[in-house]
Amino acid sequence: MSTTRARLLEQVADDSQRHYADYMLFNQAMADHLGLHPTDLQCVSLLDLESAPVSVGDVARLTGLTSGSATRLVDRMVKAGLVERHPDPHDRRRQLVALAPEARARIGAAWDEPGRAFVAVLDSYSDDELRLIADYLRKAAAVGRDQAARLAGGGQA
Amino acid sequence: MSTTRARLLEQVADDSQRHYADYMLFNQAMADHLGLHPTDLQCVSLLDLESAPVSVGDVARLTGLTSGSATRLVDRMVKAGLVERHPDPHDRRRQLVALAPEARARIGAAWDEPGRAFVAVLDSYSDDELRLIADYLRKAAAVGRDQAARLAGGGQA
DNA sequence: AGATTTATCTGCGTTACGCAGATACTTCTC
DNA sequence: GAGAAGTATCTGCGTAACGCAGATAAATCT
Repeated sequence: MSTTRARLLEQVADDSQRHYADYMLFNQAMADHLGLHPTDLQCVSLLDLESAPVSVGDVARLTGLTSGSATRLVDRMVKAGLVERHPDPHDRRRQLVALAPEARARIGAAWDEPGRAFVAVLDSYSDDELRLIADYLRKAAAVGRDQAARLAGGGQA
Repeated sequence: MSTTRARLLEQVADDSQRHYADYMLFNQAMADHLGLHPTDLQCVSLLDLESAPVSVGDVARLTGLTSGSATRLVDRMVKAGLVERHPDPHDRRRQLVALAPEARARIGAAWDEPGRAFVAVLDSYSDDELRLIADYLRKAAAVGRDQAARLAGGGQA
């Protein structure tokens, strides 16, 4: 591998790290702005992404919290009117968690301007370029997921 | 704008959101693995990125914490042997925070395998493609930074 | 039916965090 | 250069998010 190639790889890795740092900052600012704990906002985001019903245990898995903490997270969010708890008709032990419609609107409104700015960036790329970016995002996400799994339990299992 | 273009933009935005969700999970798993609070790991990452000396106040700005919390964050990290505090020779009010060499090695080792997996993904792209990805990362980071600033103080200033 | 596993919830202790005020130092103004 | 204003860090205090371990209830296995 040539030196310039190595340098390019290093450069992208560095850009990636800075990119994540800025994202974290944005995420905290957004949570503050909405009067939420960062974890709560993360949970909202997760619920927004999932089309299938999500149980409290799923919340725990998706956030990396323990089951007890997930219960309290949902408690908090129900109290704040962000989500609703519904018993699972197929398993009476489980509670399904769903975004409250009113919360979806409220959070959606807060995403309005950041979303516009972000889409403006995306819109500066061609279709092919966007497909490449999407491909990268999916592959990087897969690495994150795999490595998280490895660190969490894969080590000794 | 054609419908397929709109759908493509939506698709990339969705991939981006999932990508961030997976990153958060990885970040927490990594922090747990190192026995650190996620904030501490974030701080390590920030110190790793900055080449210029970083003060406690800088840590507060870069993490989004208040100055008091930043002081405690640095306290914690000094106690854990992650960073060292040195008085700023040019301003005796300030304390400069630097990664402890031993910590850099320890954290670096933990990044070894995830780093390899990540670079493997990057290596599957051509030079031009990598330049495009880097460009995207920088632009997305800029959006995050701008929007964080807007949410934090730009609203009424 | 009884035993085991699984999903959620509940005490309890630890600790990260924000807020507000204190202290030490620098910079500005005259 | 003395006093005022601004800035960097630290400290006391209260709140609350989190993990852990055990309780409870319902599903699944034998």
